[in-house]
Formats: sequence, C-alpha cells, structure tokens
Amino acid sequence: MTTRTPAPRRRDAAGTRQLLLDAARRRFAADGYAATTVREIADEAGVNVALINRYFTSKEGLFEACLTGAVDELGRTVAADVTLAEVPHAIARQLAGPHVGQHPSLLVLLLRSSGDERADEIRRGILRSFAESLATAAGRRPGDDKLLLRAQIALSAALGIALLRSTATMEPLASAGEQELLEPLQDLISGLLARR
Amino acid sequence: MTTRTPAPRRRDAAGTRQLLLDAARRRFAADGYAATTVREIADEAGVNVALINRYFTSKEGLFEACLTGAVDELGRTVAADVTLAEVPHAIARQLAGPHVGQHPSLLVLLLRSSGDERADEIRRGILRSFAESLATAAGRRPGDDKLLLRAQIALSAALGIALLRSTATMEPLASAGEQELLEPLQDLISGLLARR
DNA sequence: CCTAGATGTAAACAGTTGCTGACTTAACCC
DNA sequence: GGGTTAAGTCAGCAACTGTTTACATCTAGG
Repeated sequence: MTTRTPAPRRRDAAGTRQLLLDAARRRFAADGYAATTVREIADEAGVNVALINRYFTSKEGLFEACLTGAVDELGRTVAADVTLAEVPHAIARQLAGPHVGQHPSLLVLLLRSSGDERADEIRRGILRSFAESLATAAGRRPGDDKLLLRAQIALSAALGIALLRSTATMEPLASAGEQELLEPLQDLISGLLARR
Repeated sequence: MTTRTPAPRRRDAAGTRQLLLDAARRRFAADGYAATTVREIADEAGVNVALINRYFTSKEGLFEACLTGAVDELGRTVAADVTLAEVPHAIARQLAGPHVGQHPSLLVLLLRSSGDERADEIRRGILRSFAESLATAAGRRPGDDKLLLRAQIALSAALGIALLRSTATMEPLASAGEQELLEPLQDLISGLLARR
C-alpha cells in the first residue's frame, strides 16, 4: 500500500513547518517552554534544527506560532456564543475528547509562560477573552465584576484540571474520560455560575 | 537603629540555608524550575552560588528541599481533619491570605515540575494526599471513585486559580482578596462536593 | 538540459548552565 | 593567642543552549 497523497514530495516547506509546529506544541505543553530544547523539537519532528530558525526566526517565534495556532483551533471548536448549558460539554471535550492524544490538550499550552513579553501578551489575551465569553454566557451585564470573577475561577478550574492531568499522575483524574468528567463539571459550573 | 536579633553573626549556616530556601521558593514558584538559574537564586538570597551545592548538593536537591518545606508548612496550616464547610476558607486563605506576598503561594510550587523523578514523586504524593483529605471531608467511603474524582477536580480548581493569579494578569482575579474569593469558592465546593 | 532559487544539512559560534576544586576568612575552644 | 574547623569566596570547567554561517541538494521553469 503506497501513500495516497498525490505529491509525496521529499521537500515541502509547508509540510515540515507543520511538523515542527506539531512537535513543538507537544513538547511545550508537556515540559514547558524553558525545559524544552530546540533540538528536542527538531528531533521529534524528524527535521534539522536550523529549520526552526529559518521558518520561525527563533524559539520564541515558534512558541508564538504554536500559541496563535492554538487560538485558531480553539476558536473553531468553541464558538463565542455558547450557552451556559453547553459549557461543561465543551470543557470536557477539550480535556478528554477523542482528538486528544495526538493533539495534547491545547489548554495546557495556555498555562505555559515563555517569559517573552509578546507571547505572554497573546496568552493573556486569549485567557481574558475566554473568561469574558464565559461570563457573558452566564448572563453577565457590563460592569458586573463579581460574575466576571466567577467566570475566571471557572476557567482556572478547567485549566487546572488540564495541567494536573498532564503533569501529575493522579487517578482517577488522569485517565477519566469525557463522560466521567462531564457530570462533575456540570455541577461545578452550575454551582459557580448559575443564576440563583 | 541597629538590628534587634540577638546574634547578628556574619557566618550562620542555618541562616543562609534558610535565605536560599526562601529565595529559591520565590523564584521556582514565579518562573518554574527550568527557567530559574542557580545564580539568580543565589543573588536574590545575597549569597554565593557555590553554597547551593554545599547545602543542597544540587539544584534538584534545593528544589526538593523547597517542596518538603512546603509540605510541612501546608500540613501545619491545613489540618487533615477539616470539615467540608471549612475547605473554602482554607483555600481562600492559602490563595490570598495575609501572609502571601513575602511567601508566594505554596500552591503554585506544587504545579512546578522539575523533571527530576524523586522531586516529582514528592509533588504527586502531596497532591494525592490533599485530594484524599478533601474527599474524606466530603464524606467519601473507601472505593468511592466518583467522589475522589470530584475532590481532585476541586483541588485542580484551587491550583489553577493560584497559577492564573501568579502568571496571568487577569483582573479581577489577580488582585482579588481573601473575602472576594470566599463566596465563589463556597459555591464551587458545595456544587462539586456537597451531598445532595 | 541546466540553471536559479527553494529546501535541507553540517559544523561551529558565543553565551549560559550547573557544578567543582583549591583557596581565604571568620568563629570557636583550649 | 594560636590553631582547628566551619563558613564563605573565587575562578574555571565541561556540557549544553539558541543561533548563524557556509555549504550541499533537490525541484521547477525556460
């Protein structure tokens, strides 16, 4: 069985660029920015180290590209106008959905600081906008800081779960599936954000 | 005004050891293990770099010492037999209590992986034991995995808040005080862990 | 076919990392 | 007070970091 792709070209800029992005995202999410080596990333991608600087100028540039890529992907899966009832499903899917494994949780990436100011500003921007969406879904009116705070706490919870699942090996949390996470998440979200 | 300490000795092993521990905890919590340099720690402690290896054998040894120190301190502030109603208070205090600032949140340290197996095992051990205590406080009976999962999620939430407060600058979460955190935390905990 | 530009490779650079050894200096005891 | 030991200093090493530079090789267009 040969490959189906029409052009199995041995030199493909866009292709290797994507290989690097995928490998980088995995390593950054798993080990953090500082602990990850450009050579590790290149090896995992099966690509020469120098290409990182060719395609992304620097390690920070690569990280930034991972981040903006993650934004797009998240923006596609999580619509901006979710209802509060859908939120637990969205979180559970993002934490343990069928896609995870090859694409390790994007959420973890949002907790990985690079120290670079530009990249960190992107990170903060995404987080803020997520919290806003969540607060809006919960019925926030402009100026309502208390509900915004609650939305940020809910977001913290989702990110905390993602991080603990990936760095600590804490059962049953680490290997809980989408279904097992759903019910607790529903209780958490409704306890925190439901109108009373 | 001279110093009040009875013995202002210029050479004090225990003293400088503690200086190193404090500085290391701050840096590790703020920047993570890999991004923190032994020279940074030594400078912040106002101490020669070589003393880190003298007193703690290695950077990893220092991190491990920070971790076990944090265990003791947490074990003292958070008793093992808390009631469920006290949990939100304990979390809020640990997140934003009056002591924070000089002693940046111990919780963040528990999310900082060093890559060293020994240190990470300590970390996991603490987290597991905390989750157990929480589940017990919620009325867990042996073998009840569902409630344990919920306790681990609650713990994730607390840690996530700690991390987001320290790495993202997300208002109003970042500068919320103990009181402002308490009410949402109560709703979160009761929604997640209360018997229904 | 054959050349020009795109793609990939190899080696080395300068700076930083954690760590070590030989050394100096202060504190304590008789 | 001299001498012994603990406490602190200093310079440097070997390994690793991100990055660059000069070079090889493939691919497409004329």
